Amino acid sequence: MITKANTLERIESLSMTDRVENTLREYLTENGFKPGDSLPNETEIAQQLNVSRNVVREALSRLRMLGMVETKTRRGMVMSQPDLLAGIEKVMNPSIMSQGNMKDIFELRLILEMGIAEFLFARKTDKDLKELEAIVLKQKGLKSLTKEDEIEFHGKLYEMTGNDTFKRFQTLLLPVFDHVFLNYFEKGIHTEFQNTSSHYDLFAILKEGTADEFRKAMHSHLTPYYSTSFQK
Amino acid sequence: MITKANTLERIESLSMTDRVENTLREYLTENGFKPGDSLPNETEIAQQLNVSRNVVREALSRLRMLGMVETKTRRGMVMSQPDLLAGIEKVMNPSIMSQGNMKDIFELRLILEMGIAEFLFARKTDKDLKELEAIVLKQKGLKSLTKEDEIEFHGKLYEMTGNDTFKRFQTLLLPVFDHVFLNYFEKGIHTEFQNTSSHYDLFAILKEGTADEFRKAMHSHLTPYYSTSFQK
DNA sequence: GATGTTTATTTGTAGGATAAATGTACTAAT
DNA sequence: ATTAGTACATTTATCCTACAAATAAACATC
Repeated sequence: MITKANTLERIESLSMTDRVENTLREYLTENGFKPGDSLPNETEIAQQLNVSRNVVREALSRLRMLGMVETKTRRGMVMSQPDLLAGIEKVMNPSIMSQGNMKDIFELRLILEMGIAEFLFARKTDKDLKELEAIVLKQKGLKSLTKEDEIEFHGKLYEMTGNDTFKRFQTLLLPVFDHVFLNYFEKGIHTEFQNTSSHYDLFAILKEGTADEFRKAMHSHLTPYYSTSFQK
Repeated sequence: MITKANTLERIESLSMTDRVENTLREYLTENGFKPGDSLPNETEIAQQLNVSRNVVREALSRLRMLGMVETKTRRGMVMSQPDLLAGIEKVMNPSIMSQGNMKDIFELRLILEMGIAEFLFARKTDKDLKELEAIVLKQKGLKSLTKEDEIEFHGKLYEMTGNDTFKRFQTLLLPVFDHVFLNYFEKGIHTEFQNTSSHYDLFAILKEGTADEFRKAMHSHLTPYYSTSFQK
């Protein structure tokens, strides 16, 4: 289909550093570099790519940040296992996030905690349940829950999935929830849904109920925070 | 409790670049920089931090990669909206991922697609359903589904959540699934669960059923790929 | 008023110099 | 022969200077 107004294509004007970064990542993956394998030294890379060592170092600096390479003086650089969440960790900051991203993150939590029900039931152990019980019993005696209490309970759930990336992901998302949580406190909204027995109920279901029940309970436990979440 | 073997505390030996990077990120967030605000120029930063301009540039290079700052010649640098997924995008490469990370990612997909049921039912529109119907009807006539077909169907679901970060996340995860999907094909395992009507069933439920039904159907649609997922 | 031209400023790139770290080879002592 | 000590070579880390490229802003020109 021919449109009347042809849009001009953006001209890619990547900096040298960008190009070297891409080249290096391709080079590493396409040549089957594995963690532990050592890379050519900086001057050699610079010469082969016909750029200054500065440019190479700026690109390498990025790869270091992502955990793709590690450098030791004299030993040179070695490939290493990239850290999946290192990059996202640095920008997961509510004070500079857009409203849109914030909303996306909130929805993500809702989706995740709804989605882990099956995992929890498939993987729960007596030890896990005991530890979780200790948490909810302690909280049952309290008048109201702090955000630390929330973190302790939900954190334990993430932990019980046995998925480390998951567990870490939660700690990344926390600052975002704190940020909004504080708003709720300021507005006094929390009082209407702060329910100290809610965590206990979730625990009880996890111990003797079904995944479906758990999901339902989790849904009503979380949705007050996200009252507008389901609207588009 | 005193342990017999005292562990030595890690000594922080961050490079100058690491420290400048952290300092800059703190500076930007704590001083309430918002997208569009302009930063001091490189030489000024270097002078104030008492480091060379090279170090500052290596740190800035990282922030540029994350989308936190943009630079224009002569105009200097301006804060910009960080890209949440830019960092993860570069390391989401199955050929250099650890088995553990791979497993985590697989489980993540399962959790996500189980968790989006509520969103889909809350946000589905007639337009969405029509488009999804076109996809599944097309696929119903096929003998078997390619990975492109899978992507088309599941991608549309992600799209229907109305969560852009989500949708992009899916495109990031795809290479990982491709990687393993190919293994299945090689082993001939796919034949036992390749079901061309499965997508249609999911669509039908989405159109007239309930979120619970949908989740159950999705569960049985996906678990064959992840037969070992629920074991710890 | 729209369009060239100059200028000043800031980033982009290059290249060299020195410091720091450390594996390796060599030497000396026991 | 093993160990301890020393010198050397290599590579990254940092710093410095210089120049190129781009461009916003001011000015000049038509």
